[in-house]
Amino acid sequence: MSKRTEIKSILTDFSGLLGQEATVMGWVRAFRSNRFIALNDGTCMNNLQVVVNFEQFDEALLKKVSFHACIRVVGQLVESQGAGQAVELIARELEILGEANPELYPMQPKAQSMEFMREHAHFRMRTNTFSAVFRIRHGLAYAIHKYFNDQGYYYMHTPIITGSDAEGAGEMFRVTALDLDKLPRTEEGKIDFKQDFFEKPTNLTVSGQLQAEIGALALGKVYTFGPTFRAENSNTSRHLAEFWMIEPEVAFFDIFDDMNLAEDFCKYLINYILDNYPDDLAFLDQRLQGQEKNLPQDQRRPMGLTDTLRFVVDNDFERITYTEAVNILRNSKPYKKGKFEYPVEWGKDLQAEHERYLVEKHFQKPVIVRNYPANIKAFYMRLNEPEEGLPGPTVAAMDVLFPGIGEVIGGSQREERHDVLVQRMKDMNVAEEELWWYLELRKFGGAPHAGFGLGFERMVQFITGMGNIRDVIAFPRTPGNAEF
RNA sequence: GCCUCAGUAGCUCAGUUGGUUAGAGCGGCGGACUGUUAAUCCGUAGGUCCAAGGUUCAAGUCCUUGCUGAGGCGCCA
Repeated sequence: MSKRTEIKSILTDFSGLLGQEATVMGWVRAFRSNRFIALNDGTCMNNLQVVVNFEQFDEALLKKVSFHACIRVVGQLVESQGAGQAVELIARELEILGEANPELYPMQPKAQSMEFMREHAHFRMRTNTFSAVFRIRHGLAYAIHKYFNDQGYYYMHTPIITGSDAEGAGEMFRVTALDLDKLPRTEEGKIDFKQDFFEKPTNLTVSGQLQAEIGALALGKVYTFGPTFRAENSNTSRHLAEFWMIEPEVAFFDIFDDMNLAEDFCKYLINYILDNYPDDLAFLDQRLQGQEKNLPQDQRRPMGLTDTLRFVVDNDFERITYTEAVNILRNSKPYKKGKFEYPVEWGKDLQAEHERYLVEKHFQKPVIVRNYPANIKAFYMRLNEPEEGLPGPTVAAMDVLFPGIGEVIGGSQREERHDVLVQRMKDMNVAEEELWWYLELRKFGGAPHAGFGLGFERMVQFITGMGNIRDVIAFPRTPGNAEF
């Protein structure tokens, strides 16, 4: 199996390889004219054309060169006579590494629905669309680490299993080693978690933020990048029960530093993909255009995928306060015509339709909304100084809203004042005794600090233009689905 | 959790006001083809119309329930 040449290296620079012999291995994308094999080995978007003189090969062997069969070819690299490619491989030796009986293999060389692909997640990565998505997903993960490392941040691993259920970000998955058929009971008849593995109830984490704050107040600048779990019964194209989240947390940052970081980070990530994955992006761009041809004009994207990404990195994100957002919405046409389903009222959270209006209609670019009413936000967000003319107190929270997918980042300056935090926890019924350590961070060497959470899959969704979040993670976990 | 829509060949879909033997394209299979780019051309097989009840002389088509999927909403990242 040695001496394999990767197709990417042949296609990117073949000048020194012409006339030489090469061994390639990959999966058949097409076998045309009993003569031309389009071979893809996953290293890049494009295929290598393998030319077969069929008289030289056994007919039974060539029969097995079917869609997505895996083959090994040895031959000579030459300039192509055809128009579609510059270089091609003239086969001298051909070996079937893995057959794919076309009578039984579910994938077909044609457009198949996203739903069908999802049910065949073990094969869908072999398609153009999904291989492009997952190459970009990798690139994005790498860019995240590169960005933070280059800026002096430390990567921190926060626990997956958490003993606190006070993180306040949603329903949690219980983790237990107890025998569910024979649950031990206390005298009062409740489940006796003293007999469980950790001797207390535990769950899968919904956020690493609270622990990341520990890191920020010691190492200064930290970030987490790991899986998170929400047991919400969410059935939408932008929610998963298991997803990956990036959470930077920085000491001495206020809400404005936090927004600057969020904007710079988003732009860096998008630029990285524009610079390093042009072929994959171009394919996804074309794919989207093909899809939108059948849509009525008003449902199409205003720009192609690549143009959208360039537009986002070339323009400043709009920054407004929650109060300004409410005013804009109340003066908007859809509001005056009664088109909004939900009320726009200071103190009520902005709904998806409101965010969409701000991002897609009013500003037509990413928007950062800050200073939300305190009563609709989490306990750890820093209480702002009272403002003249506002109906209630606000917190230093910010959301970054992107076109199409809505909230991609949610963050805040954290409440560093011990007494204020204790009062907020009391008001919002957060158990102080469980978060004793979180409170002690404010008692001993506390500091102003801020951070945010970025939904990894939502960013992949935005950059690849995929409509459903289940198609940017290899094995999506959603209500009623944990196959693969 | 709520609302809406859908489920017909391997895949993507059509199927009229309920009416004889359920169709197409692609894919498969058989054949032709030495410069193809989702190759092309000829031929061919392939159906528990999601499931269970019901209405009717007659149900793919109408009704009820269930299952599965999608879109939207809520929750959020």
